[in-house]
Amino acid sequence: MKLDSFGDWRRTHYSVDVKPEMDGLEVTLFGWVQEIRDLGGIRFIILQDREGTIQITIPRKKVANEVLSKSDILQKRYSIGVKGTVKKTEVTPRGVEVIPKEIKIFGTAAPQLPIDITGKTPASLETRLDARALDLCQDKNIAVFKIQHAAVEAIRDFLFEKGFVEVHTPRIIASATEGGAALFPVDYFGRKAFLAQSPQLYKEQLVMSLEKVFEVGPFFRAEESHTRFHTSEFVSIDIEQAFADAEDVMQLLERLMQHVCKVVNEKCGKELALLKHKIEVPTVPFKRLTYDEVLKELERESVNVPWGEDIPTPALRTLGKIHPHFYFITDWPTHSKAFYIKPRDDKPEICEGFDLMWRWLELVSGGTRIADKELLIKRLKEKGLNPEAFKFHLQAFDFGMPPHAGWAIGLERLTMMLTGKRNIREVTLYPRDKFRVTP
RNA sequence: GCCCUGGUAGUAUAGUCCGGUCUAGUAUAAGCGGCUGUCGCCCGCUAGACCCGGGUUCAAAUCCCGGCCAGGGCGCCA
Repeated sequence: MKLDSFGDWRRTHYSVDVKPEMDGLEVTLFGWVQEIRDLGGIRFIILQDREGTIQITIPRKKVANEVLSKSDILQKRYSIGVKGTVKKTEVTPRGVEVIPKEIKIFGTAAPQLPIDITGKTPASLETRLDARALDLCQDKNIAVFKIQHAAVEAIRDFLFEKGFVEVHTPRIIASATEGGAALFPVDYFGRKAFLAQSPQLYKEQLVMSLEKVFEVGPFFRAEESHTRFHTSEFVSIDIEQAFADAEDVMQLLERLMQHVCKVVNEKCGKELALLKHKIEVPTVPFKRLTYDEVLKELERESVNVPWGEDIPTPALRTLGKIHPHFYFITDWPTHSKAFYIKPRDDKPEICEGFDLMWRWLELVSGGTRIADKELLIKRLKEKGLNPEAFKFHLQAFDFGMPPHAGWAIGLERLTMMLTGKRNIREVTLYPRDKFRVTP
């Protein structure tokens, strides 16, 4: 089919901005055919764009021949432009429709689409992810990513306002800097390099110069993890702050979470309604539970976790039932946390690391960092890591490392919380896991 | 990596336990035709499927074995 040229047509309104008060006005709309209801003498085209839908009404005997013949060949998902007149009416839910004067077809679509975009016939997550570009056109999915966008915008605004500088650290790193978690190897001009699993070491170094930094970016973990809250590529929102400790960044974090919930509620009422999800704006301060208190609470529920162990997922689920909102877990055993988390001065077996939980899900992890080079080397060794492999990081500690603290939010997990989605793949545009690298 | 459950038209499902009128049902999507106020439009017609490989049996969508894949759970995971 010969497609129409875009030419000098420019959008005057999004679908949702066409209002009954505009009766008689000419508008130019762009979007996609979502549905066609042809009653014979009259035809209804539902035009969808990013913001919503509007009905294009074509009374067979009252429109120009060119409009009629154009509308004859329209199919679902065709990308079109419509120039037409707004008509106030009682017979559509929105109270308006547009009578076209001219229709342009910019892009066609296959007659048999892999998923039903109106949502009448549901598709499995696998089918949807296989046709993700189309799946993302569904209004509910657009809503998910608008909410995610609103959250990121709110986080950036909040951190800018608090004087944080947005930075960009390397994604390609030379060595397995943090031990533990598996890294993806990269062939770097014949040398072995890795995809970064965290900006941790770089953001710590940056507090020496920029003092308060944050970064929003993707990180990579080659874990076997096959759960509904792990992917191998995820977006982390990291901060690091000089002259601060865990309590300072926890206070920053709880206010940030409150702010995000408030902003998303205000800006995304329509999207939340579409997803049938409600966000409760939390009050600060959030509940703070020590690791020991958590163990005691679990014991009362007949869940036994030996002291020193990380808390396994089933135990966290139990805990989430007792605390169905935000809460911190603090005072973790030092050896259960990363080498750079500062042990308490008075009680070195306990550290100044914390997790921010939402129900059973770990949303954020953070803590006071070690600023003392000798102590850091000691902790590296205790973790079975070779200080020699960290020499480029350790040298920073010869250049005046201030006391500092920070945290990292898992953006997709935050989005799960904000949208009520139960699988992290739903809130990731193009999820990557052990079994999926396409599309 | 382990456990449980599953894999049937484009999509979503029924059928599988207890093998045989299953010539595989239904909904929706698609194609064709009809319809002037639909909004999950409606009506008629058409076409469309048993994950792959092996085995048992007179006979396999159905039972057995292996593989691949998916969902959930576990483990792993600063």
